[in-house]
Amino acid sequence: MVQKNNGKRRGAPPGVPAAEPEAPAKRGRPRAFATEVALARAMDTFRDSGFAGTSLDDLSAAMGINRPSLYGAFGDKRELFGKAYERYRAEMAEQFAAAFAPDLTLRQALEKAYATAIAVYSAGENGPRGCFTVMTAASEVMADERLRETVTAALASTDRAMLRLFERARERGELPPDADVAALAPLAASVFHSLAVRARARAPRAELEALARGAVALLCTQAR
Amino acid sequence: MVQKNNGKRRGAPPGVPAAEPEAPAKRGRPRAFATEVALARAMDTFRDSGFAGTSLDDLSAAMGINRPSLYGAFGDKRELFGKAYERYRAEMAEQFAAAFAPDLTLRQALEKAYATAIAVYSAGENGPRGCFTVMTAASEVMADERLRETVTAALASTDRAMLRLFERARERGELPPDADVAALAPLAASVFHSLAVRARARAPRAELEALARGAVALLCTQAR
DNA sequence: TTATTTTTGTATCGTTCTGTATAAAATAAG
DNA sequence: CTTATTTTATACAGAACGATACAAAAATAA
Repeated sequence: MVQKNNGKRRGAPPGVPAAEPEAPAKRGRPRAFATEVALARAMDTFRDSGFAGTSLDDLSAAMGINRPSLYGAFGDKRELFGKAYERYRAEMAEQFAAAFAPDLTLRQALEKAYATAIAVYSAGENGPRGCFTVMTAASEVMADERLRETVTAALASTDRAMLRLFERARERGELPPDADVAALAPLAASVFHSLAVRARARAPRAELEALARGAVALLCTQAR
Repeated sequence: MVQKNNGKRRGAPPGVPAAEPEAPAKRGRPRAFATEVALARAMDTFRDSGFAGTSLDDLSAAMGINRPSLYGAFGDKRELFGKAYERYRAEMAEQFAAAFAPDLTLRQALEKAYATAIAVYSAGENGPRGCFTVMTAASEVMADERLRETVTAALASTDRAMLRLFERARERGELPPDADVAALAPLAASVFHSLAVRARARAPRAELEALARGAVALLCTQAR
């Protein structure tokens, strides 16, 4: 059944709040949806079903937006996918920021980063979604060169974040001066990839936590 | 353009050898394709484009089999996907067997296993395919419970193989008796997952090899 | 009010998709 | 040779897909 305008108030799709009030009053008819919320819904849908596995009807239903409006606001399917992925990356940057706080020790930072990853990867209404980069975007890179560059950038960004962590620890004397931080960093990043895969496959949380614990222990072998 | 029977000899699809000669002469018209070869083609196609991204036309073209014959031989799309995945697992078991040879040291075994992984994950006519389990099957587990069990089994199998390696090393005295093999094993397995993702994203081979080298070094820290 | 601009909702177009019906072709058995 | 059996090739049915045309609706500007 299709949404009906049976009242005086325009029917907003269930659960989708109306357009952001802070928007400066523009000329024409106002949007009936909040762009950010709708994009988050698209992100979840793509993460669940992948690019090819998600139809525009799925997106339209999940976002509570009719297809023509969807095209007007986000472009075609590929463009929407790209925007959803960018939004995911931005969201992750926020989520992980706490793990990179300068007052944390190497061990604390790694613990927090892995705990965040487990929480993010395990979330999902229909089951754990894993990581957009690892599960969804990386699968699509063979068909989309632009996307591949974004994925490469995302992987490099994680490697770099880990590298900074280890370099900082070495500068602080948490690690010996000869610690091979260039080797440790991508290994630390690898744990994220594995956590994503295992979480998606519904590995028990205890297993994920054990992996994280073991990784921290091993990566901090040289730490004082 | 469609395959034409313009000669007396039945036209086998280009590059696909005729049915296996060792097949016992059965009653009706013989198959024009080798089941194993066709399945390998299906596997490659699914690995390139994923389940939803691969159409039956794609499969039919890649396998050199008309759709009705395809259904007759392999069932519907899901069934074919499952068989292709099982074939991948069997192929991997063969490929990795050498790394688990009993005469290898822990370090040698890990080096060989990671080298094998890099070779497998980097192969592909249209670009590196990564790992079926990590890239393709794990993405699909949300829509297919049966597949999820297979993926879980595949991940557990890798963890177990790594565990056996570390246990063997400890028994042989390569590792100290108090080495935490239960923590080391899933970490060693994690490196495969990361190699798959990075290879798929076309990370330079040197980067993959550096990751493998670093992993071996770290995992063998306690090895004599 | 009236005109202008933008979004919404419906309906649809052409394509592609999965799966199958059907008849010709190819082989073994009788 | 005839019959039974299995596969192949063509063609097609019904549904789902991505994308868009069009008019009503809802807001601002004049």
